[in-house]
Amino acid sequence: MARPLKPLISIDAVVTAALDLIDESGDFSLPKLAARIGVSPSSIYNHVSGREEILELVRGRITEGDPLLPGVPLDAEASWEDVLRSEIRTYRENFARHPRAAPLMVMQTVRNARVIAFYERMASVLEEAGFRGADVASALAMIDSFAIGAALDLSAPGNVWDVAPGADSALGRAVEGAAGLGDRAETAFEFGLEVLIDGLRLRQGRLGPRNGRVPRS
Amino acid sequence: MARPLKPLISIDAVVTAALDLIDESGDFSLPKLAARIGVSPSSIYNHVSGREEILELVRGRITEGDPLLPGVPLDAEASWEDVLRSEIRTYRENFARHPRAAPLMVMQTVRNARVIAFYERMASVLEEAGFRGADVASALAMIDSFAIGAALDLSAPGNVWDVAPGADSALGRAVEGAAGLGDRAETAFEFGLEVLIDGLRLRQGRLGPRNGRVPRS
DNA sequence: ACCTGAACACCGTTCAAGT
DNA sequence: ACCTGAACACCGTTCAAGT
Repeated sequence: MARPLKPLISIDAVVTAALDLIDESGDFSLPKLAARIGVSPSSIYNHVSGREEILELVRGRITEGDPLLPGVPLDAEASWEDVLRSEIRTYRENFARHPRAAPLMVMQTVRNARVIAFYERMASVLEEAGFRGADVASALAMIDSFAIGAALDLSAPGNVWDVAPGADSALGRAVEGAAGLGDRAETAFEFGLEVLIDGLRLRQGRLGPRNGRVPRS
Repeated sequence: MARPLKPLISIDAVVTAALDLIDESGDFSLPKLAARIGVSPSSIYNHVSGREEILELVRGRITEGDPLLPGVPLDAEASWEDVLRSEIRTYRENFARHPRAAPLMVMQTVRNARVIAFYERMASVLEEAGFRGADVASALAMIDSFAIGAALDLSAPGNVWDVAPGADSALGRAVEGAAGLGDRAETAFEFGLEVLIDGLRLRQGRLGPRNGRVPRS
């Protein structure tokens, strides 16, 4: 065929096809991607450096989020707790729309600007709360673990542990207790979010009298 | 060659070789595994069902842990907080010895009995603390995220976020603050562990007057 | 500039054949 | 029972050739 008058591939089409494949099957390969676009695998390299870049672009696409989900309105009156809650919830909601993408993102270092911006907002609000230096980094690492874990949880099979529910064990009772829930992952996420914020607030209390709300730029 | 008088492969040797490869390169393949043992790839299938089972066996090997690291002695006097702390620390220490293994374990459902036992001990201690049913499951999910995140953190590159340290941003200051530390990942882990336990303790306080220490069977 | 097809160096897994 | 070698159906990536 050689070069067509109008390009057959666009980066946008590559990302869309990749995300579609991931949503459908939990994985993607360059041959399958190419087949879906109707093009040969090698031609993709004219638009993108390889599989890794595609994954990073998919991360960007996912975190574009849904503009119709505003979350808590973030005016200057919002407490740092509210901002944190809202940011983390939004992050999870983005992955909730593409649960099977989470495992593929884990192994990859974050380069996407929008995701960096997400962490920047968290860092900034943690500073407002009074945390400094390494504590901010530590809190971010913890939030990161929590958010990634929540995203992975969405792609996990119904039973995370291979235990008979109702078995004579604490784990069995826990599995059983969770089974009655409408959305186990969501319940666990909200529980964890409050524990996380409570724990941070308690630690903030020991930082000095600087706590409370601060106007946001 | 055909069948030798004494088997050339043992499951133990397969797991050892796989873990060695992972420690060295962060990945393993069946051909490389076979080459290291001095055998052909297909012969491995006489001992093991495939790549997935090998990974699960590696998980078991890793969580055998180091018997010389006792952690906090767990007598009946230990509070649930101490038990939790000790369990989670041990879990992380196991992965600290094999940081590059963590990313490979994430995608895989846990079937290893020793790891199930780890969660069972956590579930049981959470019940002692007064948590019930879905709350136990939610707390476990959170601990799981935290532990996995901490393990992944050990295999992460030095700079998790692609930010110039000292840049005029909260994230830049956080990266800089963490850079001065001896062990960034360890500091973040201990910070998170306390936040986690503080948060759980606060929530426990709202469960009723059942809290406090309980004798352990 | 952008696509194709052939090619390379890999994978995991199966299976008949050998002893 | 346990190993080999060939085979199958895949990968990601490169590159000369075409327009």
